[in-house]
Amino acid sequence: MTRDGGSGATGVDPEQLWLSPGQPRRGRRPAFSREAITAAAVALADAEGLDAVTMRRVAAEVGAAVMSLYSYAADKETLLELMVDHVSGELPASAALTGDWRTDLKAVAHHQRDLMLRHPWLPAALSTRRSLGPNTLAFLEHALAALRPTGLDGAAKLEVFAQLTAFVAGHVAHEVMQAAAVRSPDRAAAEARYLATVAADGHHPELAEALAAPARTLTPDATFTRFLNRLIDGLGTD
Amino acid sequence: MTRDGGSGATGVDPEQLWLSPGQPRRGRRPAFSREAITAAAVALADAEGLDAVTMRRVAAEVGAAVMSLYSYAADKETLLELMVDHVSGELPASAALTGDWRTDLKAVAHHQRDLMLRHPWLPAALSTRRSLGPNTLAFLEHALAALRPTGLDGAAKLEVFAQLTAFVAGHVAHEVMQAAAVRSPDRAAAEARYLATVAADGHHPELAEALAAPARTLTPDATFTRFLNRLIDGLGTD
DNA sequence: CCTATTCTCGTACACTGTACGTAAAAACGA
DNA sequence: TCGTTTTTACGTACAGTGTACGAGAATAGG
Repeated sequence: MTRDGGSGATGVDPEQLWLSPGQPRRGRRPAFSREAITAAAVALADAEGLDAVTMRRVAAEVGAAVMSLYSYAADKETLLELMVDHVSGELPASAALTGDWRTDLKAVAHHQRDLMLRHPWLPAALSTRRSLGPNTLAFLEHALAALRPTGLDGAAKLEVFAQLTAFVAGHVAHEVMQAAAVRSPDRAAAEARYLATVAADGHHPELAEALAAPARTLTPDATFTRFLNRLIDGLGTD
Repeated sequence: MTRDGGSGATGVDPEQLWLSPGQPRRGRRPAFSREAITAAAVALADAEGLDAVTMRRVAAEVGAAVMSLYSYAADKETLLELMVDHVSGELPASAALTGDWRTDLKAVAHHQRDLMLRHPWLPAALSTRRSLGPNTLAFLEHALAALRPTGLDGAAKLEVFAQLTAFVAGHVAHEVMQAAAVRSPDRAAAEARYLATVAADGHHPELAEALAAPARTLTPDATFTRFLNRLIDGLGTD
């Protein structure tokens, strides 16, 4: 199983991954580092997409032989989990809280979105995977603190965070696809032609009308903010 | 390129894919069908996950040679798009509408979720891809009709639908991962041990408290419904 | 029959993740 | 100092991937 789109992924043993003993004082000294390898993989994914992250290319980028990577990550799935936690380190895990949980939760979501826009492969990576690494947990800790004023119990708070993350990931995944479509105008034009054809067949009146309307170009940021506000303002109104 | 999690996917030309001329009355008669091939691929994904969908396995399942598949789908990416539209055919595209758009939109979301639970690979597939096939468009038409009473303009309606789909996909992706974790108790136990270790280090007080609380076992259905209601009830309250 | 046209499928190739084994380097016990 | 042990480095090899190419078979029109 090669990772990415598989829906049967079981994940990696977190104890083995994240609770490694400090440093073994024996044996040959490592020539590389988990950090450097992970960073190279992230850079590759940022520049050319997740598919460009192959063991061979990462190794080349880092100046190592392919099999040397396996001293730092048990397999590719592990490397992907390391990548997720690595970029999660960019999240502000210790930002000040206002005390208004809605405001703070919105900030959390905005930080997640910014991260995902900086690393467009992240939504796809998260759709099959999740990290329990230190950076991820630090940000989770921050989010739980933001939720403290709600008085929700633990399970509910975890639920809200998971839900919010899923919402943001889903949103950004769509956002990224649209941005990609804009970047290749030929494809976009072909798509528009196709949709016009479909709309003209008479069986899709609503679609025809929706497409006929002048394209309101609302910025993605505004769209995200609007939906986020609706979701969060609705919370706690049981 | 294996196209599973790639974020650089450009998509397939919809005109070429979905607007094929009826039937060419010349040449050798097809031994298989796009339908049968797609159905076999879907069955494979349902049973063993997206990674099990390889051209060779699909061909074997359908009784064809590998390269014969390429007469029906230009490449694997196309086959995946066909799969997405194929299962979208299970969505009730012509169900009656109540006229209350909130109620109708909730029903739309519930149908989407049911579909994704039946085909757990769907959220991951949608995170990099989208279909413009007939079944997908038929359901979009239905959703737009449900949104008619809102008085929103076309672009806004499309936006709401995309947003809702993203929300559902994100939710189900998480839901499926948790379900998979439950199915393998060893992994779950290891994870719990690991989290307990982290919580015991003193740097994650909120996490420690959240984990210490008795695990309220709310059904996934109830959780989904709750969040969905919050999102939809918040719509249209600008 | 001839000639297009369309489909079938065997072969081949570049590329993937990674199992296995050997060699090198470092630290420890003698 | 010299094994011994432990850890990392990496070459080779292999099964499996998507798919380009081309040769053959089957159908239809002239």
